[in-house]
Amino acid sequence: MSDFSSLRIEHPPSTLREIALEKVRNAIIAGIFQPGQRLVERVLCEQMGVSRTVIREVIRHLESEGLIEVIPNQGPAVARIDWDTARQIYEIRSLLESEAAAACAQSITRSGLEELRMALENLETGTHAENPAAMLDATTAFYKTIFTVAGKHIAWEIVDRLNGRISLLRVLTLGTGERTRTGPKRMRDIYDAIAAREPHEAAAACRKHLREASEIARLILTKPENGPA
Amino acid sequence: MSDFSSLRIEHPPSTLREIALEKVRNAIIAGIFQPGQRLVERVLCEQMGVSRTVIREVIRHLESEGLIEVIPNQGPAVARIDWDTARQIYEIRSLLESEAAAACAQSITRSGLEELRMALENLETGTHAENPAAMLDATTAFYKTIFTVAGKHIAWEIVDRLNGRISLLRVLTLGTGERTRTGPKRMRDIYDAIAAREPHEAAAACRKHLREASEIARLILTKPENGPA
DNA sequence: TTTTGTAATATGGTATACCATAGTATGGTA
DNA sequence: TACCATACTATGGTATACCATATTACAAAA
Repeated sequence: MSDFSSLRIEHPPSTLREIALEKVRNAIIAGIFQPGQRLVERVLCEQMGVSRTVIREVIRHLESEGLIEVIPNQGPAVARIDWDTARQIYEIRSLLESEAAAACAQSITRSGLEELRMALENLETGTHAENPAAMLDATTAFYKTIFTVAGKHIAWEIVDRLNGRISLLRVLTLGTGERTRTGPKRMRDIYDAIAAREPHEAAAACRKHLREASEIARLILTKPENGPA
Repeated sequence: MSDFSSLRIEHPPSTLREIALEKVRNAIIAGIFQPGQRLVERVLCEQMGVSRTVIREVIRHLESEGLIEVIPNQGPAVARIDWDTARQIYEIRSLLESEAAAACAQSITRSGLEELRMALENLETGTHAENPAAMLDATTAFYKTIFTVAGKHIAWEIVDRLNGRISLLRVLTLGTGERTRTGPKRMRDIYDAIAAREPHEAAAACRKHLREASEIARLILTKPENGPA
């Protein structure tokens, strides 16, 4: 059998619904729509130039993702996040990411390692350029590569979704000076452990990274009663 | 401040959408709609007596949950599950459930233990009565209690959702004689370890339970090329 | 001035209508 | 008989219209 994989036609978001889904999700993750903010359907329709049918389906999807919460008798709003929730999310990520990093360290190939290195470089470039969007993309690509190499796409779906909810914190971190500076450093540690094919080291580096991130979130969420944001 | 919590009005599924969501989800989990089966919107509308608007929003929600997959240029269908996916799901559940059981064993109270014992009894009653629905409910209640006591509601949401996808296997297990008989036995092991406040034992019992369940799934999914169901 | 009742408005819930297209059937021609 | 073109049909994508209700604004009465 010949290899037709190169003929595969990508499936870019083609329907209005898929386009709108991406836009609204990105707007929430980027903090353009802030946690707690009401998302009035007709307003979104006008902003995006689509019908309520489309917007409502998008809302249902994001509700199921946990980025939107629907308040009974009131309607949809951007989800809020409190410390208890954030703590649990970091804990779950720590379990899944450390496991994936360990598996990745055992099975990574030369080309996978190259992919990982590129993501890391993009991250470091973005960090120097103070480009938050590029940093986010590079971080996502880095972890996605780890999970893909480890053959754990289900776990990646979960982590990716959890990351969306964690991003609801970002708008708060901008207000404070608490930005994490150590992130890229820790990710290089993870990379080095994987490159050295040291599963135990890789897992430990993941856990350390997330423990630090979690600590920063705790400071933000418990101090000035940012609580339910 | 007085305690008005007893005045709280429960929020039963009130909108047609919420009712339809429950019904369709249950129908998929119960195997009434089989994996791979097309879910034609207008047919569902007629069956449930609601409009397409409602059905489409339900489909979006269940799509995001992974119970429905939408085939481009064709439409929605009940999701199929293959061994690779099932394997990953069992692996993730093993991580999360063992962690929760350990935490539960450390912090459980007398009333929590009582709740757990009742779920276990319901499970054993349902097993003797050959009542699959009751067994499923009791199993869900058992694990939900464990996660709740451990203070891990986010992890519970994830496990609950993964269980929905695993239930896509059930329709296959009915065909074979491979039903698990050891399930209730293993859950009693978990209960005993928690009651004895032995975190390590509880986690080990969880892992053993899931390793067995995973093995049964492997036999079903890899043998007669039930593959993508 | 405060309170209460009523009218107006904002907003989500639901149904329906219309459109585009992929798949299918049908018929005609080589 | 085989193949191709055309018409038809099934089905998802999108927009719009209407309804019910919660909230708000306002006015009148105590």
